[in-house]
Amino acid sequence: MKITIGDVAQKAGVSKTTVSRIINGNYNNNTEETVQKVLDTIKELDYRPNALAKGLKSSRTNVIGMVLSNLKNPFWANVLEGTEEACQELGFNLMICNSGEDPELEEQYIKEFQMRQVDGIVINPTAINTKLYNDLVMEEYPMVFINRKVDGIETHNVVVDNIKGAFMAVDHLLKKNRKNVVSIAYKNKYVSTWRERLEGYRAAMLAHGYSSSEFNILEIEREKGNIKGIIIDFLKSNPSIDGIFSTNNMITLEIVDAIKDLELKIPEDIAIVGYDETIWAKHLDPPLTTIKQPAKELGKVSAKILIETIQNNNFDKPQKIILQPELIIRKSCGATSASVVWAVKK
Amino acid sequence: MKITIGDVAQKAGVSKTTVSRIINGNYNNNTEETVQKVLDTIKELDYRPNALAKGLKSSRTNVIGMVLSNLKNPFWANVLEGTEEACQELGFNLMICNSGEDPELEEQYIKEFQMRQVDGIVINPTAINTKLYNDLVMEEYPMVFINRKVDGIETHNVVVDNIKGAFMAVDHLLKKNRKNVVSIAYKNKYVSTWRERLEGYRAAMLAHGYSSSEFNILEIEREKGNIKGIIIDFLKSNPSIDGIFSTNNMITLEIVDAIKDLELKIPEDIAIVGYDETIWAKHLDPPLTTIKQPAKELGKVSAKILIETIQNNNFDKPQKIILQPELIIRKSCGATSASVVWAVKK
DNA sequence: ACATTTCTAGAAAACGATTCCCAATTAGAT
DNA sequence: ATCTAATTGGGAATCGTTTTCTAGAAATGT
Repeated sequence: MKITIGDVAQKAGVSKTTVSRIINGNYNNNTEETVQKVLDTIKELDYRPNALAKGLKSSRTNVIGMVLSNLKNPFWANVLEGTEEACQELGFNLMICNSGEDPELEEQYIKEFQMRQVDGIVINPTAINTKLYNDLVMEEYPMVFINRKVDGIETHNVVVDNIKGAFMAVDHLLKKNRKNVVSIAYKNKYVSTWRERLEGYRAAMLAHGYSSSEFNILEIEREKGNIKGIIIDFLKSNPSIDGIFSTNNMITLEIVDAIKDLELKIPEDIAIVGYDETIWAKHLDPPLTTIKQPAKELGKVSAKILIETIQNNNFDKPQKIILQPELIIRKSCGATSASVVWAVKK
Repeated sequence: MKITIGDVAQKAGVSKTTVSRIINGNYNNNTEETVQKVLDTIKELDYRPNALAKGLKSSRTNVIGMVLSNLKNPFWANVLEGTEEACQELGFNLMICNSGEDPELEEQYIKEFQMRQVDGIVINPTAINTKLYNDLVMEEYPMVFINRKVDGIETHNVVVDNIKGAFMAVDHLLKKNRKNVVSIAYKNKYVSTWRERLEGYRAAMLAHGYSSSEFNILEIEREKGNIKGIIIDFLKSNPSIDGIFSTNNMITLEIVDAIKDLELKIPEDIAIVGYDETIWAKHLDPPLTTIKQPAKELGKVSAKILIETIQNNNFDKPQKIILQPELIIRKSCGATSASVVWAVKK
């Protein structure tokens, strides 16, 4: 049989009120003696409060929800890890779901979260459901958009500077004397990350004296299965390409394979910079130069901001946090290895 | 202001009872007309039931909890994806947490889940908290152990056949004429997966006529930072090694690097089979032969069994499900590529 | 026409906490 | 010794559902 607060009260010979107060740390209202008695009884009966009842009455659950779009991508696994860690530290629990970029599913999930009285939501938004987002802002539902911006929605937003990340990548390629740099990306006009990475590409090209007519961008539709094939075809018809900025870690692997299939050499024939520092980047052949995003921190910061909003109810100032990417230089752009540098110096 | 079932009842001119019945699909008890009226009112007011209240009263939440130990490992991200998918299909929501192999954290999380009246739990058990596990079995708390077995705990268990997986890996190496095969693993005596993979190694060795004195196993302690260094040292002092069975995908990457640092060639000098088919396995140089575990299915099946238990309350027969691993042959064991095979045939 | 059965739908009591408000006891002041 | 103020703890309402029990209406049988 489940033990309730009533059982504790009875056994300790006090009222439910008293027990409740003591559980919630309201010691100043009771004698030392009462507190001790109640605490002992709780331990004795191994009483555990029913979070549902508590939530129902207090309308706070200490649970946050997270809507992700692609669990499979290690980037998101890292983000999730950060969010989980923050929750743990701050005494919250985490519900997650996977929208798979489907706006309908996203909406359904968000509504489910709300029905469960989740205290707030971290969303990697599909960016399509603007009406839904606006409704949430209107009703002051604590919410953080993670990794993506959505125009016109005034809510907390934690992102990585994608323009800068892309700029660094392309700038690095151009400094390594590459003359024909292409940017390869998934096609998705709704999502700010893609837009910004292309913008960074353009900015870097312009900064190096290229004109916009010289921009070269390959956009791949996710649905089209054979990504490697598309890349091979592209490279065949653009034989002058000597540098690739890949905006997505899954695509990067296909690019590397495509280049090998064409029996070209990295970096001698084509240099590559990939987006996202993955577990495997430094183990590829050659090790991959990447733009590292602080994925775990992204998740952690988002959760912290959300929870702070929940606890302080401050909706006056939506926070816009921009984390900084980092260029990890490896051989895929022609970097010499550490030992060689040393030898040369010597 | 929040809309409750009472508001709907009032507006529709019926009682809360009626509304509740209709929400829960009890149409046969009401006239067509009443049903329609209530349904319309629900839509009109955009009424959304409070899951907390519902859960409190009915003591079913339609939420399951999942305790993972390492979100960062892509294997688990895939498992999680499967679990999430099953939840979605079956109308459940998912709470997750990350024990990080810490038994105390595991216990704390499981208790939190229970306080939240989660309907059941999927656990990747640290395997240390036997008392806790037993308590859960005793109180018939729906539970599934995933990926690991724990001796003496009578509960649902979904695993992959690790003995077989390891056997296939080592058998493959030996058939490729490797004479000195070592198994490299993390040291963890509590966890069935490690034990079984070593058992599979031994079985394969025995099957190929080796005696137990010829077994060669390198166990690495997770805490010791420099894994690559340990492997290099090991390979230096065991120069006859010509085949490696790596029981963990993170270690595999270090092994590959170690071998390259030693300027040895894969597979000519040392052949490798790795555990877990990761995104990057086929993109390594050379592409890696692996044992593929049906990770997503593992997660999915676990959730399904759990939810079925919840819905049917059948604790009589704990299910033991063993999924099958698969050998994915690539060049790291000396497999010729498909095209070469074709050329030779020709 | 009246008795009996079947439908339909409502009143009210849970579920297990929190919390407002009030009563009783004690302490302090005069 | 009496009155007021402060402390301590309890009664009961409440959160938003579900569900049992029951009553009235309608339908059926005689």
